[in-house]
Amino acid sequence: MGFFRIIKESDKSHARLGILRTSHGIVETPAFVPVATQAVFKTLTSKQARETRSQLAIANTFHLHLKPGEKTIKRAGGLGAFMAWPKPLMTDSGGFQIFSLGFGSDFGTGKILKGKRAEKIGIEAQPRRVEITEAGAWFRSIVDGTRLFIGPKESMKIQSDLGADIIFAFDECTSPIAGKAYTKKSLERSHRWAELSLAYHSKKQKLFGIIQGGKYKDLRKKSARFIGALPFDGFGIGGEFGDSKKNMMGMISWVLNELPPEKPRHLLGIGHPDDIKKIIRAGIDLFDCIAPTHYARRGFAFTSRGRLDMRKISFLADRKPLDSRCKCDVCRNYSRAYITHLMRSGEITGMSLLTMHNLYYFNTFVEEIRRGIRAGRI
RNA sequence: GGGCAGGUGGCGGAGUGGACAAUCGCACUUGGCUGUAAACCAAGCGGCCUUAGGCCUACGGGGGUUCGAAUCCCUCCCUGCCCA
Repeated sequence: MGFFRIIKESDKSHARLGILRTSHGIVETPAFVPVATQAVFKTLTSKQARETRSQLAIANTFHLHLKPGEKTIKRAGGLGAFMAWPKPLMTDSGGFQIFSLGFGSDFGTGKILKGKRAEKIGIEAQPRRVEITEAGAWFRSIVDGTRLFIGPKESMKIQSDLGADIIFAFDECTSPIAGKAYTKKSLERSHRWAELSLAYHSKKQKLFGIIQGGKYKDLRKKSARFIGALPFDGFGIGGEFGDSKKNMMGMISWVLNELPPEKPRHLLGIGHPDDIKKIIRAGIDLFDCIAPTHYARRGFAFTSRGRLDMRKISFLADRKPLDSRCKCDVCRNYSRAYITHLMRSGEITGMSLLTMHNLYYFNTFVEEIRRGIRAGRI
């Protein structure tokens, strides 16, 4: 039995139905991957997280290296034992933090711009608080300010100690305001890091290489060909997606057309409800996104009728469940009024209930899409 | 009845003659968030005018001093503590 098996390819789209096998169980793809950066589904117990129909989760190398340190987790029996999560796990490599703590923080941007920006990152630019070198990146610890270095070698060692089933190559996620010269230089460096990640890889875990290249078609295709030709177990599609969601699907297609079809493809950090069906139809097998957990703590519920801001005072009079079509424990037992009361009172249980519902909503939304692919509708 | 302290925007609480429509915090309203430095961040928050800006009403009530008062004086009302 191989690591990844494609069960069905849609004839209506590029969507695929697959099964990912790990020593901690299988994952039915396409699958949503909840984010558990600090080895926790924020505000939930692992038992509650399992009840959200989550199949796996992705934790973060950078943050767990800082706190509590990979040795602590290794001594605890690995990430899964440490966090009492018996299902499959992934770890991100720490490469995203080059961006999020670097140019992302400097210019206040995410991976997708809301509109045009005047600033442009030139070929020699360096972020204020991260120093990027050929060997890796020097960070300033967000915990105590000390300098620390993570490169492909360090990332592979840390991820080996953390012990997730699937790990990612060390890369630099580029900014949506990076110029082409910068993006090309960074891409070539990330390619060298990809080769080094393979070289330092212990082989006990599945390793995914990451495609970069930003918004530039030639760079994206070049990256997909280069990374796609290396002996990775799967691929992550990373980086920025320009200044409009309209262009994102095109960028994803450039890459997917170049990748070996038999290996799993993970779209890194993308997956608002509006995106999910489109990216699956494009041929994405796995994707992670902070939206359900992060927005839950801000008071938002994702529902079949859109995103609701549960902090709005009008919901105090609303005795309906968050989503009348949802079968989750939260929707079966609690009213919008109660959840709004909890959020407006600063009670953490409000966040927990919204996190549980949102994860259940995302997971069942994707389950429904899998059924659609199986039935030939998608 | 006497003594002391105090009454400022929805709340708490600064300010004690001009830089005050009034520091700051909370609450509230709106906006942002896509491999999580994120239970966070930003803006607004007396009324009116479309903005720069301007006008009006305001620091318990009333009266006064002053070019000018939330700030000084008089008086009344109210609150808290202490003494009878």
